[in-house]
Amino acid sequence: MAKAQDATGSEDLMFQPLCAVFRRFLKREGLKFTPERAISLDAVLAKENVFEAGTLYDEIRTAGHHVSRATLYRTLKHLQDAKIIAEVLIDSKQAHYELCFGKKPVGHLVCVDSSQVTEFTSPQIEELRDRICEEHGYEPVSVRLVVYGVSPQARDDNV
Amino acid sequence: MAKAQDATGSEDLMFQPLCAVFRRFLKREGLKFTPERAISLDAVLAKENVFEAGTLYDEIRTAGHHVSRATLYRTLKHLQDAKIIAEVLIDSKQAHYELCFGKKPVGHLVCVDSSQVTEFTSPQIEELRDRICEEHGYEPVSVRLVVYGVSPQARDDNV
DNA sequence: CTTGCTGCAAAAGTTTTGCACACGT
DNA sequence: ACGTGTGCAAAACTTTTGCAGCAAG
Repeated sequence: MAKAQDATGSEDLMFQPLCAVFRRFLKREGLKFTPERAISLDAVLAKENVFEAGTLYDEIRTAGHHVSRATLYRTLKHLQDAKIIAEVLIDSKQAHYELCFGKKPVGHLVCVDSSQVTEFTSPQIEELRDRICEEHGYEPVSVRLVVYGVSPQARDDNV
Repeated sequence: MAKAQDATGSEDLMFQPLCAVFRRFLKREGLKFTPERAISLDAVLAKENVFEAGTLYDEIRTAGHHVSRATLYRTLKHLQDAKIIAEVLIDSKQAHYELCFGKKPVGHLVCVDSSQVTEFTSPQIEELRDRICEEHGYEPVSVRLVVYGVSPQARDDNV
């Protein structure tokens, strides 16, 4: 269990393939791999679903680490550039993100009652992206699909 | 041309079917049709594309009318409830809206370079919404589809 | 040692809210 | 009259930025 406790801020992070991806990205861009960036990436990797910057900040603090809000926001931007996370458009008030590395584009099903977000996949998402872009002469970059509905569970609660 | 210049704030507004829709909605909800709401609706009806609250505010002021920001935001909320406008998820910083009354759900094609927004329709949008909801036992409410790409025009500019 | 990075505090921008007064219905 | 609506100014929030000192490559 005695792993080198180094500047990464986490004993397990170094074994995450995504950590290497991020380090390569940073090097390629002439940027630096700092303890704060390691802590931030670690917190992101712990998320299984959509998350917000504020939540991530709180979780980092709760875990006993310290990364300032400013640094966290700056790191989230780099993680987007590195294509490790992507923005998810849930609402217009606040940014939501999720891990996207190596994944095909996914859609999100949001319960209008409980705000619970469920991810789903469908080949039609990419088809639609490419077809629409082709029809308009655009070069495809990305897609966001969000479906809103009432979950069975929320409907039961409101009887 | 001598139309009654009344509390609606616009001579033409009363002839807009959507004005009647809004008035009926307000009455049904026990709310009031005020000059400020008339001016706001009028400004919304003049928009042909996606718009933001801030732009709308400026346009109302430029047109020589006065509606406070607070009232405009409150009215936009009612217009959403009345299903006259709908939020469009372009980015997570600021709300974007568009007229939606009597329209099927549409998608939006956004140029990542110029931020220009083009609307498109596709029967697949509704199909997808209903299929996904059915698969998860959800009751469908709405959908948002945003495709990002580089417009031919933006590509030319960046050569 | 050179560049970039961090934290802090302040700024910026959008949206919301409390309150006193005004106004549709 | 009653219950809403309005404006204003302040508050609430998320995100960004300037700057002085600090650290990774």
